Amino acid sequence: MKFRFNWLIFVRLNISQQQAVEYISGPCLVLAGAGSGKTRVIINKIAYLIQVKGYQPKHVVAVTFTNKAAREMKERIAQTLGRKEARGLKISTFHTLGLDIIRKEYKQIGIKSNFSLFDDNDQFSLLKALTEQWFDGDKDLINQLRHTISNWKNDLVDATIAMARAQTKKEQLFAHCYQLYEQQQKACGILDFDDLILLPTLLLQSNEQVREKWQNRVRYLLVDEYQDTNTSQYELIKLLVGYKAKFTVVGDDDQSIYSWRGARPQNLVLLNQDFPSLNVIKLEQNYRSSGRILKAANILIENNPHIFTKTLHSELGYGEPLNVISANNEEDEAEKVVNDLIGHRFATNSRYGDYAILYRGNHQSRLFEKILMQNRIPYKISGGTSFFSRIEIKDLMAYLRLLINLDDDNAFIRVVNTPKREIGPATLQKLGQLAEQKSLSLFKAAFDVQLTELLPPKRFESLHQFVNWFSQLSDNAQHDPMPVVDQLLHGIDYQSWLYETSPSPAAAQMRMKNVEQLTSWLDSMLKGDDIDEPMTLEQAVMRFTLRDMLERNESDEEEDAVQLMTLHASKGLEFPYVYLVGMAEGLLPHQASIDEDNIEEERRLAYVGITRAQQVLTFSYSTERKQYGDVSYLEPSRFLLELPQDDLNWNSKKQQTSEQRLEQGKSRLAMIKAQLAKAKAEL
DNA sequence: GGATTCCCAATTTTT
DNA sequence: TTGGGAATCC
Repeated sequence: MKFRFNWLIFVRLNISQQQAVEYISGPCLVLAGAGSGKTRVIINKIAYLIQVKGYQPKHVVAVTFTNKAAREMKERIAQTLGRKEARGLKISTFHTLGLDIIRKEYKQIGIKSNFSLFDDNDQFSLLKALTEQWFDGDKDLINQLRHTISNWKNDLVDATIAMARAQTKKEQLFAHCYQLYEQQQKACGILDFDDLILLPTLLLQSNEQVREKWQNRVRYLLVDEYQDTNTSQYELIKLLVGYKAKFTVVGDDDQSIYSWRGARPQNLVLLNQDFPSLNVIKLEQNYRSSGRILKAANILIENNPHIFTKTLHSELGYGEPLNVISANNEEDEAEKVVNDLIGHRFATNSRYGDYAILYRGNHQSRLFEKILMQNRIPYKISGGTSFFSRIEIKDLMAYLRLLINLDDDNAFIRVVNTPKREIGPATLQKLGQLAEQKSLSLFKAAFDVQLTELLPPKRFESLHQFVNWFSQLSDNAQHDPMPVVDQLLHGIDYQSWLYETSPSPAAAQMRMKNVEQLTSWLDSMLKGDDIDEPMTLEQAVMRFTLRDMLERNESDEEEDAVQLMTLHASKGLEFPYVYLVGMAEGLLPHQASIDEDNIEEERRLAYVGITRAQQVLTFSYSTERKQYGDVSYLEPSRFLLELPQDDLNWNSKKQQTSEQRLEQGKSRLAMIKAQLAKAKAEL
């Protein structure tokens, strides 16, 4: 029986993949080149640990960076092992793992159980309020401060240490703000994303008993995208695995493109130093791209210094040359690319969904969208305003957060006068004064006897009506939350409020639909499903903040549409036909990176883009660029010049033979006819 | 619902 | 300088 299963899992693994799966006696680093089947290795290793080596699922933990990756992995392992066998297995993001530890150990950490989780926007508005007197709402400064605090937290530096280390006036002020922020966090029971890693790390560092408990729980740890870990995440990994060091990390230093967010690819070196017995296994066979594409990628990335060298090879055939489309201006570039796409699609009878257009910055999508729209080509753009930045979702989230934690002042402020309850700035200011004076949260201060002296009877009455009603709701939410959420929405008559405040009835309807989406997610998360256990309201709301919910809209995944996205967003994906646009000095590499002499990460970005392509890769650039109103001239990207020129087909248009041109003309004619027919049909 | 005006960004944003 | 989004007005 065991033998049979063994055979089943390994049938599709190559030798290095198999080595990576079977090596479980000590620390293991899998250097997984692009498209080398790293997810397959992780899935198979988990199956191997459980099925062959007798690990209990609850003792195996796998961490990823994104919810999407975690979800996919859960799904695939459930398919491999069966839902029942996979039960108890912990596959989550770093942040969700941290959140789980905090929820179980909140007493040891010294925080209350019903803390609120702040996302970036909440953090921003809190910092804005705290720094009003110095920064006067200056967005730039507040964001600088936010990044500084985030970096401090990621480097395990608390406010006291930051203060002690501060040299310049500005550093001192920032450290002081950090102190204020910490105080506010404690007073209101607020955690931010960085705390989800920081707090467990500090706890495990300082508390031996808890550390042993978790080391006993996590008997085998797998980490995906290891090159993206920051200092505190690496520290957490070390604390969880302990001296036994039973772990596998999978990563690729050539695909490290998040150093600007605190990722430390140097953690690969540290791993080598911290675990001398580290077993390094390289996955160098690529199952994705043609030989030419891979050769180009290898040659490009060789210009970067390397800790571990690896060379990808492919058995998929040499493939077509790489094309370079040059254009006079950006509009011309978009047109040429879209024309090329249309022609290629007709020639090869491909789906729109087989094409991706990748670019450095979001703003570059605009022209491509315009041209695609003009040609009536369906496209899908990833990114854009997220669901959670919509007002109605923010409102509802604030209500839900306040329901869990009445001391969440940010949520209170958002909610207290939405919809209008005659509780204006003057009332809030008085309430705020009292709260500060007595070190109470706003909600608690609303019950303070002194408030009657401060507020005119009418205002006091409106405020009291609200807090009384809401604390009743909050009590009821402890037992059976879902009816309370319905009561809440009806109680505030949110639907009417939406119709009053929306620019149009259609917009109000849209907003109401979003609200329903959120409540239906909430409902299903409270109930649980065949993969996830039922959650409490607290858990569910925090998962929302972590953007981790059960996706129920599979419908739009099936759409046949050209994919537009940034190079960053493309990591981990693959497409038969890829256009890498804006290949010009100043765009890729970006000017800021040129100025900061940080070309290597830009090169990795180009490398990520190139290795997304399976069959055909086309670059494009324009020599002219409009910026801040005037025109500047651009050189083709240095990365194009670094590529093997023999495999590059510059300006494919000009080198076309007349026959090819005739062919293309014919297909374009056919296309126009088809479009005409389609337009007629639509009419 | 549509028109107008004002303000902001112009590099990437896993949680 | 430009263009888009939000806010504001009719």
